[in-house]
Amino acid sequence: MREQLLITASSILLPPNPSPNPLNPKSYALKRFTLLPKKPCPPPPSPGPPLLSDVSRHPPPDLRLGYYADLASKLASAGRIDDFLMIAESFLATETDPSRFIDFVNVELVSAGISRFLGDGKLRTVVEALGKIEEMGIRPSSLLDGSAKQSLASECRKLVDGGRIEEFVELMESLAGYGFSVKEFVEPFAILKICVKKRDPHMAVRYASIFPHAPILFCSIIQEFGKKQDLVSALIVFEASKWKSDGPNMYVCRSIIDTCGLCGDFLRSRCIFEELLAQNITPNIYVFNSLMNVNGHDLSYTLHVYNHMQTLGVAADVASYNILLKACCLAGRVDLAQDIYKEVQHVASTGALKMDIITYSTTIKVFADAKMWQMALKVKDDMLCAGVNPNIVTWSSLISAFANAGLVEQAVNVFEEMLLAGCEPNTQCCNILLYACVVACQYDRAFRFFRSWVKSGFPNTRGCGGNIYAQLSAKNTGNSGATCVSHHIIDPHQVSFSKVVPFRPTVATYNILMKACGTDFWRAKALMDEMRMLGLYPNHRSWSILIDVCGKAHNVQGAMQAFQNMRNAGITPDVIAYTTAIKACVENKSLKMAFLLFEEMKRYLIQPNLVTYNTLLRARSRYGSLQEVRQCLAIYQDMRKAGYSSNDYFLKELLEEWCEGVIKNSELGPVQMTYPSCSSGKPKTDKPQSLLLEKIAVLLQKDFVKGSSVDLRGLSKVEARIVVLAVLRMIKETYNQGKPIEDDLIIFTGVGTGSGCSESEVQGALIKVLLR
DNA sequence: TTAGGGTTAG
Repeated sequence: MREQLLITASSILLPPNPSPNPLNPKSYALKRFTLLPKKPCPPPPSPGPPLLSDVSRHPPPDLRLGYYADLASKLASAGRIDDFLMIAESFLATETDPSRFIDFVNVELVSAGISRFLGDGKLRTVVEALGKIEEMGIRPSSLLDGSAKQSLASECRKLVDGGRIEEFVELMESLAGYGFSVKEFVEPFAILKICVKKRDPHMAVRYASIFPHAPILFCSIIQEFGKKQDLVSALIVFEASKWKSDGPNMYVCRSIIDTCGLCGDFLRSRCIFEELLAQNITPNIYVFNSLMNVNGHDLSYTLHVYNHMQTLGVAADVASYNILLKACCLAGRVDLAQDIYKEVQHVASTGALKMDIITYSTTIKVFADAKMWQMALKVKDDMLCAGVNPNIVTWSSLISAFANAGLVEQAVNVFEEMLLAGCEPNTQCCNILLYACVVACQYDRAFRFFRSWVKSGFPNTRGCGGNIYAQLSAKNTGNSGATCVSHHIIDPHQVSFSKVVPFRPTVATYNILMKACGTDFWRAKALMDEMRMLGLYPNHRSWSILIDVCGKAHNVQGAMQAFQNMRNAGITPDVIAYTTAIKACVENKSLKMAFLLFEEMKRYLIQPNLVTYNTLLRARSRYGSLQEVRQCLAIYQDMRKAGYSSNDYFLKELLEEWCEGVIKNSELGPVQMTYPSCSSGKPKTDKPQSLLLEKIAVLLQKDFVKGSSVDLRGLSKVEARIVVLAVLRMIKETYNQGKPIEDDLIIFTGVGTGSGCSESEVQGALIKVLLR
């Protein structure tokens, strides 16, 4: 066979017509004519089929094509791909329709040859040959049968296994262009994951672009980068995706917005949204929902987006409302959440949407957080009426409604009701119940629950008809009036249990238990050790709680040691750990240490927050020296600079006490301070930005020097009096330190805006003070 | 293709 195929190029290029050929053209011609049902011969010019002898003498084009194709096929099967290509090329130079060549080629033979090449590891040669075939206008993929395609795919996979992703992608680009279905070679998602793992967004885009459903793949890549917190790469994919299509794809936009949220860059999500609007593109509901969701912590922005959506005529769906409810929940806006809940109930009544379990659960959480457990129960009834069964999240929110209100018994009842309803508890849910015990200071009860759960787990009611709600809901179906299921009617005897669901505590569980240690430092420490034994690592919260336990036990040393151990354990103290440590110091009169911690956190660029400032400002219930006043005023000013508003009333009271000290001229006894709540007890002179405090802060921060002046403009007579007293006390303190002051003090008394006093009134008040 | 629950400082 092989000898028969030894044909020189020149002999191949000689036209076969009309000379005989070495491969028995007669039998070949007969074979080809009978084997070509798809390409019927041109209709015979005369009635009756042509005679075989006529065909041999004047072979029609198909016959010549068949001859060459068959010859080429046999050469290919013998591993002579170059010869195959040469024949194909020489013939096709005269053929007007190259694609017809395929119809005559013996794909089985060609495939056998190609498989042999692939088996010898000559992948490149095969791909180059396929490239040449493509250049001739022949679709390369149609030359390979299933088996050859599998061999090709297997060779390509070897590149992936060898980590040669770039070569693989390049190959896939070529093969896709040659008509191969490359997604069958290797699962596309697997390749994309490798690109993401290598942090190569460009390669991922290049590979995804091969496929007609590229936008979906772009979404996957963006999401995968998001999971790795790699927003930069995700944005590269997003930008590249824009160039691959006519305009931004809504799927891709939604993905990048979600990813911005996942990576904590919500401002970027807003920019992407603005870009869409700038291009006059109306985002779809998914884009709007994702944008609102990512910015859910900023209620005003979320509402702005919601309004914008309505302006553009994009109808809100149930997810939109759920997100709005979540935003209200985060902002603690029960009032607004109630309005939205009513609105969504109304829309649902028109049939435009159906409230789902998330709508109900989120609303229950809003009420739970606000300790409005009655309202939470009302929503639970609403959901049962609507035929929606509570799930573990709903039950958890209900339990937390009672937990936050300090109602342990009710929390336990709901927990048991949940078990009876056939809902399997998870650790988060159990943690809420433990937390309920802690809020109500039932510490022993928390430990009893914990030990019993660890020992026995929970009964599994799945698959044994335990879900009472499902049963009742099914019974209610078809009733004309709504039959609501109250939370009291469960009969425990209806339910049978089987098997056991184990309880697996988490770090959060132990943290709650540590809180349940009250002031027992050693117990809390033992729990930390127990955590480690279970392979759980104490986190920021664990350490902060331990510090707090020490603080409450009046053990400042222990608190400082715990603070240090936190660092030693590799956990950098955050603002909460610092604030807790500061609190431990403040409550135990270690003020110097408290202020040192404050200085330290600022040195480490940990921004104090409102709680930190308030903890520090309340460190003193009276001020002793000028230095102490200065320290507090500095914190006050720092706080204002950071954008926090302070409890001016409290600070003012302390300052006034201090200032009055100059008149009383005696050591002040302990001052009994009352802490006014936000809603009551505010003096009339209180202004949003206290001019008085600002003036005193500025005055007291610098030493009294020649030419010092006091500007009382804008202050009431009471305030002006305090300022003057402050200056006098400062002078007194300075004098007591042995520094006599002989310079004059200039006082400006012009009445500014908003003081409500005349200049003479202020002056009168001052003279009274100064003459004392 | 979205969206929901737990523990820390006041």
